[in-house]
Amino acid sequence: MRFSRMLIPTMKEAPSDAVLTSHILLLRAGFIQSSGGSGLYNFLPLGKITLDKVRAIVKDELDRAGCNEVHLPMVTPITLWEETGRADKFGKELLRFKDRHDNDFTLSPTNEEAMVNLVRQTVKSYKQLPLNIYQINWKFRDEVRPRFGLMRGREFLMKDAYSFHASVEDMEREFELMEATYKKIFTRLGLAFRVVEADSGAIGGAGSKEFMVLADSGEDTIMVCDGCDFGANLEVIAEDETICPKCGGGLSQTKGIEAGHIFQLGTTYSEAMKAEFLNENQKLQPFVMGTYGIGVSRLLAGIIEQNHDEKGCVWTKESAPFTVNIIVAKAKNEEQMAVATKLYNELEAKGIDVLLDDRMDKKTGFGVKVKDFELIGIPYAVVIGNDISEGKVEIITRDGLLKETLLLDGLLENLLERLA
RNA sequence: CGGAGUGUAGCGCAGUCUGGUAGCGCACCUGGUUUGGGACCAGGGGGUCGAAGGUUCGAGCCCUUUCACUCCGACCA
Repeated sequence: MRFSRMLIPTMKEAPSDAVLTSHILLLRAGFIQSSGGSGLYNFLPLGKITLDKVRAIVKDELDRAGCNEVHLPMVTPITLWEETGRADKFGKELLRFKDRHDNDFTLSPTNEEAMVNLVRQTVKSYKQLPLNIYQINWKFRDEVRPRFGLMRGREFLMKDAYSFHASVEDMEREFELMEATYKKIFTRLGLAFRVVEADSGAIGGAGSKEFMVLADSGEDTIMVCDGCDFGANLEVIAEDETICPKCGGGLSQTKGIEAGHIFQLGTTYSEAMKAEFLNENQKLQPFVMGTYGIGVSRLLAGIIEQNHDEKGCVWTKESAPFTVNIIVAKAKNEEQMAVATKLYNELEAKGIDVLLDDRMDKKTGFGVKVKDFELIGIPYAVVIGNDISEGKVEIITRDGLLKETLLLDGLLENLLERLA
């Protein structure tokens, strides 16, 4: 993409009401903007690209694990929620409204009921099990107090998966598979995280684990072991506990952002909604379920909370909206522009996502382009400037802002090697 | 929902105490000079001062009501 053709409204100053680093940087770098209501945000081109990248990684790993992507309406009839009693339990977080026939509906904050409904009218035999179906779409929760930008918005992109099994053992197997799958997803995103034992909360069910992105600004306090990978939510382990129950190592407190949560659900919902199948013994039996969520839009905030410096965002390799930012120092210089365009085309041909900063309006000098690069946080910049006459370009690695001068000769190969 | 605060141009703010026809910086538009770290000069466009009502000859400013947003707390698949 050419910078000059994209809507990227970077700002020197952020709105004064943004306090969290990720919120400030995502606004300043032009990824998102307020849409006017509390907890509601417009995703601008850079934000949309980044969101799609994270979403694609989530989808890729789930599909590899055998999950099926579906799409359910974001509007569900309240009657579905009344079947499980959650119409009352959820209370005001459910945004309710009526259609023209005066029937009650809600914007879905989660979809256990809708998924169980889908399965109960489709799956009749144990031979169709196990089954894991998921969707990645927008959820709405009328939060008591939306805050911190994408961290706790009212409308947010969430992946919600639901698995259906003939036995508790098989559900537990799937639970472990999802834990492993989540670890792959978070690792690919380049995040430092902990899997912690957690309370099951309003969803209900037996066991649950939270995936916490480690960040000082996290809203959750967790206990982690210095010696192994054990971690636990404060609700689950006593705060004054100092010895790791798993390895005997020392426990310490830290902060985390809840970005994923997996539950062993059991038959709570299937029983309430009479979702049953015929088992091997020709007996009707409620589905044994698991449910698994990932806050996709929240992950964007989490990635920035964990990866930024005083200059701006530092996107990780797989989350970055672009991999390379070609800065044409003086875009009116024909030689510079020609070299930049050639490199741009070559990288694109190799499947690399490149942003060509070709802006040539007189207000957008070299300094502005570098500042924007630093603010936006694309992993690498290739600066094509005066040194081009000597056959040299500069490469800046965003993480650490390391600058290197390279020969134009062999540049493409050099870059491809770094990006591999 | 309790406590605190803020609403004036796209963003950041001043002006409110002490009422007199709205201002600064950034951004934006035009022209020129610049050109490797958010450059400079000149000119220009943009605001029913969150909304409603009241006091007054006159309200951004005073009074009443209301709405929105933010922060702390409680809450949170």
